[in-house]
Amino acid sequence: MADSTQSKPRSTGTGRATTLGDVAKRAGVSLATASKAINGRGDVAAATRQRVMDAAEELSFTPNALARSLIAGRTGTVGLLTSDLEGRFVIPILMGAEDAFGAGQVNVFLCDARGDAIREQHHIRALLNRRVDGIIVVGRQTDPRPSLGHDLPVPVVYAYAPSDDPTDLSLTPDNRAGGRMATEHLIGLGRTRIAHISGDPAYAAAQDRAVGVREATDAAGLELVGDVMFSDWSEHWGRDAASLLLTRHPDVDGIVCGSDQIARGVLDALRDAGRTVPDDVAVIGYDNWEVLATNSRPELTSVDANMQQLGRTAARRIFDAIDGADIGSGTEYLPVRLVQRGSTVPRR
Amino acid sequence: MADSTQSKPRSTGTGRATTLGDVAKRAGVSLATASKAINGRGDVAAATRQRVMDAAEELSFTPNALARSLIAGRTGTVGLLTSDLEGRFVIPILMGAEDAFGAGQVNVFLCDARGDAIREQHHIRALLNRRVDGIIVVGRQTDPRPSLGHDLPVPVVYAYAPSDDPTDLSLTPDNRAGGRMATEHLIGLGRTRIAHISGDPAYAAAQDRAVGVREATDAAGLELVGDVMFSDWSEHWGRDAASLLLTRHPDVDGIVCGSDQIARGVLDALRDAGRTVPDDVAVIGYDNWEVLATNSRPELTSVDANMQQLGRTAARRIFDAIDGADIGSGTEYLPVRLVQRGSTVPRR
DNA sequence: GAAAACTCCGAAAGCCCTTTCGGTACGGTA
DNA sequence: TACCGTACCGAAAGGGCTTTCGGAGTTTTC
Repeated sequence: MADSTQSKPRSTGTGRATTLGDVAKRAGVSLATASKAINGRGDVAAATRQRVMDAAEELSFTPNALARSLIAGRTGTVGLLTSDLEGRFVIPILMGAEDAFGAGQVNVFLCDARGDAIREQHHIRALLNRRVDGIIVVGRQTDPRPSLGHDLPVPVVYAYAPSDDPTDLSLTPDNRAGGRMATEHLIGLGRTRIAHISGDPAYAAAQDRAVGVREATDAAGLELVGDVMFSDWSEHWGRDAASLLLTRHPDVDGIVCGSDQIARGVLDALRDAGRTVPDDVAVIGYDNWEVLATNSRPELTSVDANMQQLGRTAARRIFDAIDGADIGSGTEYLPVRLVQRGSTVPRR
Repeated sequence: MADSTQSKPRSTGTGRATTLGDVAKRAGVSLATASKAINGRGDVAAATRQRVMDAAEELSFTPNALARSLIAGRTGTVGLLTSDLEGRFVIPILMGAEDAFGAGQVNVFLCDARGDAIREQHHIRALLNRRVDGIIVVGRQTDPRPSLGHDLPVPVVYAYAPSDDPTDLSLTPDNRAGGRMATEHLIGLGRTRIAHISGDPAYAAAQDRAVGVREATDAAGLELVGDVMFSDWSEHWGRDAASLLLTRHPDVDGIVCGSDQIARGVLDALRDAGRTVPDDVAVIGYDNWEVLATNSRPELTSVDANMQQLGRTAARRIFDAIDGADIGSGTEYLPVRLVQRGSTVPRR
């Protein structure tokens, strides 16, 4: 309330922000002392420090992070470069990155390249201009994507979609373990006639999950019912595949699906065919996409890729790298977890 | 490749970034000239400019946006503060904001407050410290949310969820027009026995859409079939409501749903009851949530809230406000659009 | 009582850039 | 030849902050 010499228009509160200088003057100390007091550094008498803090409070001083970063050489920001239009993967990763250090410590520039290489280049430039401390690249599938190269001045981590350059660091969910885990879950429930319906076989995710499924059946001495059924990731395919499966192998009692969408289709087809889930046939999805998994009847057990954890790890790696640690290279497979719901229960 | 006097560890390419000074030296001009050359300002001979540009290129110089912003007093960044965990609304809004000015002109800090007021405060502080030019607040429903207040030094726009303070500027989709549009669409297809199944009646969105639906039926001289059915936004409710509806009013030939999730449930129930869509009963959803709308059988006609447009408008408003324009106040209702798919076709 | 050891504070340099304003060199005009 | 206008360039200030280093004042030590 003590601003008498206002000059700029204050339509949207755009009266020059209070600077550290204002605070120092009001507290009757020098700029240097004010800085030290506020940052708890250097030798400042307790009384003086308090005086500065009070002054800052009264003027509602907010330190200019730009000036600070300019000196420090780091900004406490990371760029999140994505093409995941749905935001299904990128939002949890963002939350993880925000959480990696306390709230408000790290801020994230989210850029959506929309699958366009030109736009991606634009965004990278902009991020570097803004001196982000690192970049996390998020793909929309777990297939390798082109590397950004090594001539960037900041550490880069590839999340979800690994880089096609093995000397980059990539963090990706362990699809193989996910397939295995899902299948073991069904086996643990006493199912023995297990089939696997998945999506587009051109996707690494589809192949990796299928490998996991086979590993589990092999380990249990079981034979997979029919071949793995690949086509695409849609509910439509889930329905068609399930119908086909029931015709050929009516004795199936467990279905591992490559995605929640497929699982939704499978549930539909099973109900149309008069089969009950989970008693007659147990069904398990993949991705744990809440809106799909919790709205089906019954609700869908699914494998969750722990994206938030992945984001946290990615952010940690970036700041470790800045602090001089070697960022590492190659693809790291992060653990997934199973979320049990109504579509799988022990055999009675 | 011409960096011989490196000192810092270069593990992650963290060799001191080249500054404008480096470029100037290499081009044999002063700092001032280099700056003017690169920014195309002031009087610089064409040859000199070229020399500077070449030097910048060779050193792969990236201007430090921090220093630039420090001088300019604006950063070209906006904060997007959300609690939309799904990212369903916030991602399109982000894309719109990015697009408002060319690619890479404006960057967006996305912060997820997760519905937590404390975290929200943290994020606001952090955004202000980073000197964002403005803040866009995105709610996850169209009910009014608490205002951030007017003591912020930057313009604020509320998107999707309006502010509860009428002196703030809020941009929200026109739910009433959406309800009307959906209903008019069905009427235009020759349907006359139209019902409306919606979600939680405590939501402004549910009430507003219902008003629109009634407006349309009234205007056409039709009576809505039964009362508007409110409960919650789930598929489960969609199924239950549709069953009930078919029992009470078997002659229904068009259903306007309050959300795509509800519509999915309705489609399910209709199929279970042996009714065909769209011939027998036409169904229309709301939100145009792709994964739901395009995977149903038949695919779902739905009302799209034009989030991207909303984001673009919000960003424009913020920068207009910075340029001295009055940001305005009150709630603006933005137009929605209808996306037609297989669940609605003209009566044969 | 003088020297030594602290404690606390401030002047000034510097982070990287933009912008103002004055200066130099050149060609043209009287 | 003296003068002026033009084209181009550079020195320096400044934006908000942190950090170093020395200085002033106070207390302890011998």
